[in-house]
Amino acid sequence: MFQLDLKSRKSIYEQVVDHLKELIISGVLQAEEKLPSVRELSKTLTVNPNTIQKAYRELERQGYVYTSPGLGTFVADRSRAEAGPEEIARAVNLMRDIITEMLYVGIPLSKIREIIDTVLAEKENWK
Amino acid sequence: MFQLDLKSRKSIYEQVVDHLKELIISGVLQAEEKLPSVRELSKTLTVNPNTIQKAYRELERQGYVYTSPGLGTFVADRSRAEAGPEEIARAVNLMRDIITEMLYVGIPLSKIREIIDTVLAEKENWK
DNA sequence: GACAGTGTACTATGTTACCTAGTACACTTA
DNA sequence: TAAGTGTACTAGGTAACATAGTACACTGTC
Repeated sequence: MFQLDLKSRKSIYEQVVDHLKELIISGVLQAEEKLPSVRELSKTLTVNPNTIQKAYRELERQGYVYTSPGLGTFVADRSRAEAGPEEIARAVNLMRDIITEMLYVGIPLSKIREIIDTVLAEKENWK
Repeated sequence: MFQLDLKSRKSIYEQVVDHLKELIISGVLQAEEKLPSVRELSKTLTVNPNTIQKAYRELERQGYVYTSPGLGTFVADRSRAEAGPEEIARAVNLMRDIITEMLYVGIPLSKIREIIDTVLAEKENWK
């Protein structure tokens, strides 16, 4: 499914969260699809079941996944999700911080525009 | 100078790094300006000198600051800095990840454009 | 030269998050 | 009943973090 980097500064459960999030967002894992069970994934990655459970709980907290006791953990359907004001605000702040730092690192405003246009174009062709 | 959040999940030295970085980027701390000494800042924030030193070392590693033994730590002058290919690449990936996540969270592409334009306009008026 | 202030290095100790190991329970489906 | 699921515990080891304290080399000023 994916690989862990034991030398990473990131903790294992964080890596699991990030990897699964990426698989979900990219569409590799589709809505309502079942994730590997806690025990199964723990065997695959050779880590403790508790660590996987922690990752799944975090994914559920973030709304990427829902869980049915006795059944398993499934990808949440966010296709009709709408962002609230808080999420918009968070996005604005995040974008501001990143662009500010890009400028400081020495990327000119024109280049930043170029980067953004490229990424947006990717997204547009996708959908 | 700034406040620490002891209840934060972020470690103290990370908070110090982030706060100082923000002060530098925003221009509150100008190029060649002297930062508080390790001992002084540790007293101000009521934390251990070693913790501040760790933060300063990290800031130096990232190029935000330089240090002269016996003199102190100073804000690096990056006004003529130019980003290299690696920094550009990092920026592209970062921007892609963020926009991808925004879309998934339920922010429509049009809204994302709006957000970006707002931020860019701020930056343009600044310089 | 003496002194104060600077960064730096080191040892030692306590705390916390993380990870592992193991066990157990309630639930769902076959 | 049985197997597979999420979940909840306890217990123990490890590493990062933060603190405390001491010491050294460097720079500037008196």
